[in-house]
Amino acid sequence: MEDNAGMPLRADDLAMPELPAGPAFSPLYRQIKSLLVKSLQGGAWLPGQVIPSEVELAARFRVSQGTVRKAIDEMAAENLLVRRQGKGTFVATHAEQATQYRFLRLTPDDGTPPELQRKLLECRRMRAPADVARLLGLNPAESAVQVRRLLLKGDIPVVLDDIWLPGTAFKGLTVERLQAWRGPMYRLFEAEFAVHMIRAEEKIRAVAAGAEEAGLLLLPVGAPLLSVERLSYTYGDRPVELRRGLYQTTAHHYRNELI
Amino acid sequence: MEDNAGMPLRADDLAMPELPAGPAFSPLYRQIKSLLVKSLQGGAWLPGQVIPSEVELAARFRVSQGTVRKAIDEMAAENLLVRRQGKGTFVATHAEQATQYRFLRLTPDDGTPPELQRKLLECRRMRAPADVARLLGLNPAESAVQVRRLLLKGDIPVVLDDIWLPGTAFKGLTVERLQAWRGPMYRLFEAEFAVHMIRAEEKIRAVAAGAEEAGLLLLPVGAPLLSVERLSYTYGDRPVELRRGLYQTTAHHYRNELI
DNA sequence: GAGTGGTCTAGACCACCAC
DNA sequence: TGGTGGTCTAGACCACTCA
Repeated sequence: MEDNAGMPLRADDLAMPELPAGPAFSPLYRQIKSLLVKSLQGGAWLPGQVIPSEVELAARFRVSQGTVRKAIDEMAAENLLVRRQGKGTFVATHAEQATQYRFLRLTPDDGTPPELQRKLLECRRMRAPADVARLLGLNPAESAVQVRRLLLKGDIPVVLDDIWLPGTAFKGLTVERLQAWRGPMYRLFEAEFAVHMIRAEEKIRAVAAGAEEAGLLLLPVGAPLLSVERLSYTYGDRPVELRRGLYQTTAHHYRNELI
Repeated sequence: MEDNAGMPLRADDLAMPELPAGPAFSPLYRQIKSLLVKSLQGGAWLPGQVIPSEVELAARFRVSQGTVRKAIDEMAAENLLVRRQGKGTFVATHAEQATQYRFLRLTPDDGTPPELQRKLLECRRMRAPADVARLLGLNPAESAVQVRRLLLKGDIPVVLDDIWLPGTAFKGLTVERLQAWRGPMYRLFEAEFAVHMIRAEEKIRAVAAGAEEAGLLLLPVGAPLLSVERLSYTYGDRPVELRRGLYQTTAHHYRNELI
């Protein structure tokens, strides 16, 4: 095959018109990556499923296996795909996370594994408050689902979460559905609402417990709490969940790795 | 050249004795990576300097350029090296961080760039306290340097840091040297003590300000503060700094990206 | 044994930089 | 103009999985 480094995908098939200025050059493997991401976004392959093999994709896109490989490499590095030698490449899922909670960075101070119980407090639909609407990119007056829940270690409440979701995308979400669900909440979102969280941004503060929070977390008013505001994104950098958590950090801590 | 995939480096030169059980197979590019890391660790190339080109390294190790490339790719992903097209590959440094503080995740709530002033409060040598010694892997009774400082935004104290360093590695560190230094502290460590921080682990909690901290941060006793314990590592996963910070988070927050 | 991802090579050309 | 990293190809063989 001729060397077509730097040419747009299938440049030898497509007519190449005048470049309008700022050709936005991108290497073949990135173009392929972006096609693959679009396929994921469109639901061509669902979380947990195998995608076609590297050789097949190479044939389909008419490039060498190495080029497909580099596209998949990047997607694996971003946790969009998971490679398994001898078996294939799979769409990442929140189902089999060994950690159970991929995005929850709260860890017991002793080494013991987390093991938290969930206690659903509330689940209701309402007009999205202004700040929530802004962060989720909703129209004002658009509906939202609010979920409030506790995470407990034994009998001790450790986390109080307020979760906000766009009402349109999460039409069938009810208290019953949430109560009945066993497994990570993000797995429920994947399975029932075709929403797959791929990354999140968190803003962390120290705050003093207010009356309501203190009551729910069984703490004195004014006790220091970790406030964690998480905005989660799905394919295409679209924010789809706002989560405001209050973490009790006397026997737990938020761990982070700086690289 | 023959295909030597999966064989230890220079297997065609070295006699290959009986494998003792658990041959600990590692691909060529990883062996090369580990040799390169050893070179960095040994100070063969200093932070900011160019390392030899890919072709030269390939010739030196008698492998193909692609194999060297893959080793360097991984090291670049870990922020050990920085590639610059057309110029070469450079040893990463804390000197030119656009962000000034590569490991400081505290950000103003409005978008404004951080711009913090430093105020050195203390710098003394002493026997390392037991917990510090344990975390830094020091012998009991070994000496340590303690640095205490404030970071201020204008006149408002925002961060109170207590920094612990192994006394042996930081022999010449004095108040005067710290006072005189302009630029990131980690750059000083690189330049004067040949200690390059490559990664860090943080444990974050919410705490109530004690009397001393409250005084230094100009806050009421009991005010909620973010407690950030950072353990920083140099080449070979050797911990070389313990930093206990208290962050004031009324106008700032700790930002984090989950992937 | 067939199929998958993983490693390695050799060689081509492109994009960028400095002299 | 020559050197550096960046992209792409083609083809070989290895390691792993499963029928």
